[in-house]
Amino acid sequence: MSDGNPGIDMAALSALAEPNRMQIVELLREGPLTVGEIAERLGLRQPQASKHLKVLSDSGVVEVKADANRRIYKLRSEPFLTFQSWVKSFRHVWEERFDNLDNYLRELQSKDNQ
Amino acid sequence: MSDGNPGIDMAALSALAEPNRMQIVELLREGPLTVGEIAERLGLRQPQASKHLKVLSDSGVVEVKADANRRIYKLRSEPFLTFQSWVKSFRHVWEERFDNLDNYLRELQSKDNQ
DNA sequence: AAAGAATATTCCTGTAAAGGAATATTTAAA
DNA sequence: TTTAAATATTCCTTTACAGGAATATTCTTT
Repeated sequence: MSDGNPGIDMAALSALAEPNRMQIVELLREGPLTVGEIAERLGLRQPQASKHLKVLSDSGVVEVKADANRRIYKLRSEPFLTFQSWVKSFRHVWEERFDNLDNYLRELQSKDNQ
Repeated sequence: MSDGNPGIDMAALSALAEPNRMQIVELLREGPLTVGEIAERLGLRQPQASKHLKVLSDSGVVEVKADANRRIYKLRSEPFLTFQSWVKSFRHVWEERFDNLDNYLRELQSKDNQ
């Protein structure tokens, strides 16, 4: 991670970087939904909804639960937690802690979490 | 935002959803860099580096400062702060607060910030 | 068993975007 | 004022991917 390897799930990020899929994610905040419900509420055709959900599923953003005829999709927490810790790690950048050694050492003292 | 409008900067998100640009962002954590330095350290050709930096710049992820012959790029904080508040707002989802009315009302009481 | 619902998949097409190479532009240096 | 360095831009080609339409698949219902 101190190499060029980003501490973030690029698959999940790419999946979210598409308006319809972002809308699906926003919709799923309310709770799990079936494909049909998602398609209807977002004005998508069923095949497109399925395709987008597949991308979200493959990248771990959502998970599926089979219920007979239907597939119930819901958000997974893991990618969001990962994203959160990645974003949080930028706090160091804004706080320009490396201006002098004093600040740097002081920062090492304070805890990083939250 | 309670409509389908995501509380996140999609332009910035899309910009980051490209490996080279993500690497540029990771690199700029260390501090501002010129185009040439970025290109060299990431093994990119100069034109590609410029193009990626333009995308990052247009989407507000980075900002430029002209220094004579060179352009010094550095990260902007705003999009990351936006990301952070967006991703934080998912905490509600994982904590399944809407299971029953009691929890729901209790949640309304507690403060949302942080 | 047949018909219908819900979902996934396939094939096709159009388009956005990334890389390569060349060149334009701006500023410094000689 | 010519040359070189740093960066941006343009043009071209290729590729990834999203949408449309049709169809396959799976399960329920009758």
